[in-house]
Amino acid sequence: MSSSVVKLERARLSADDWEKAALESIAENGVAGLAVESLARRLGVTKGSFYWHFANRDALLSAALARWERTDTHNLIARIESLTDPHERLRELFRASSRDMRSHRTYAALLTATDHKVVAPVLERVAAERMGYLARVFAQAGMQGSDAEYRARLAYSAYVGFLQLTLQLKSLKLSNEDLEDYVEHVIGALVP
Amino acid sequence: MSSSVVKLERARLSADDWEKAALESIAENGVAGLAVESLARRLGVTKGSFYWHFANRDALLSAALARWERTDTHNLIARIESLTDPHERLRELFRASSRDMRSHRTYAALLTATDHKVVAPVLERVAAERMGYLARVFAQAGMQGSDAEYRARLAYSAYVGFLQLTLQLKSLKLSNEDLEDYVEHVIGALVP
DNA sequence: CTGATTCCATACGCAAGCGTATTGACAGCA
DNA sequence: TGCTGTCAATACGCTTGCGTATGGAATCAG
Repeated sequence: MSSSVVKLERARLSADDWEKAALESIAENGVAGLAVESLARRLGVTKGSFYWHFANRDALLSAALARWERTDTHNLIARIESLTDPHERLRELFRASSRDMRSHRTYAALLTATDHKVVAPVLERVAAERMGYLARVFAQAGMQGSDAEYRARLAYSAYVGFLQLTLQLKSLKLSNEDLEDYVEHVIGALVP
Repeated sequence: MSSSVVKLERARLSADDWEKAALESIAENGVAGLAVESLARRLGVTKGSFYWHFANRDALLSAALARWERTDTHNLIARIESLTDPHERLRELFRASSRDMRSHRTYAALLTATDHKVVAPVLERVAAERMGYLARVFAQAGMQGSDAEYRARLAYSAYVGFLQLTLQLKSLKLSNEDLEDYVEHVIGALVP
């Protein structure tokens, strides 16, 4: 808590600054913990500033989620587009998902707000997109018909569940070596 | 919403009644949505009753979670203890988890509150217990050493993630036939 | 220099929820 | 019949957090 009262000495803020701060806050405190007054303190201003840039709290949330959807998804997929062999692509996908746990924090936080009416559509789009992509790669790797889609759903479910168990319930975390071994096990089980 | 203002015509309530109602409320509105005043309305009484039975909101939450932990876990495991062949036991475990989605609602709701300090320990215990049980069955089915544990974690992650995707994000739901096919696919992928 | 625009501070109002205090109703028992 | 314990209603205070109103300071145009 407390921590980053960085108080950037920029006299004036932009909507962008608020959105970025909102995403950080979500990663730390979840969606429900996103409060305009605490965000304002964190940015070294007061509410008065906020309500100039945004109509209300939901507007900020929407903007922050839009930003997240725009950036985060593309990062993930673009990183492995260089690989040509679909089997290799799948393996790298799994391995990449186990590194950089820091960058998965936001997603894990969003997953604990699936009931929120602003968050849910974003999560649905992102999940559908990613599962669709996975299914295509599985198909390229030789899986037939609906098997590719089922395998994509299974892999993505495993990813989502793993985020929940690992990032949110700290007593279930794996050590670093165990994590690598685990990922290799998953690859063995799910990559054809 | 609204719905069950059943107004049971029992003049007086017990702590048990409050706990059961709390679990229903959690399944419908999540942990954050559990409010004593709305619960009281639902039960046809006022707050005055509640604070006679419980010290505060957290006490109710703890009691409700304890009740859930007591009943729900045992239901699941006891149901398949009759099967002797470990492979068959695994298959039935997966199939049972896909039926009775109604009874998984509460768990899915709790999973969206992993950050709550009262909920987290319960979820950690339950997850550890279930993964431990799974690992033992996988070992009985012939998996060696840490493979059984990794496979248990994978299977349980897939279960948790599936609950999230299916129960919370309604656009990602599967039809009934697809669900059965999906479960068979999972069995093929994860059961040795 | 002056006015308009942009950004922020201050001070409110208001609703939701928790928790407390006090009193009342009803049952069982003596 | 009265006493006592159990459960509930009413009324209140308190905190948190959202949103609004209004005015002030900074910056830019001309």
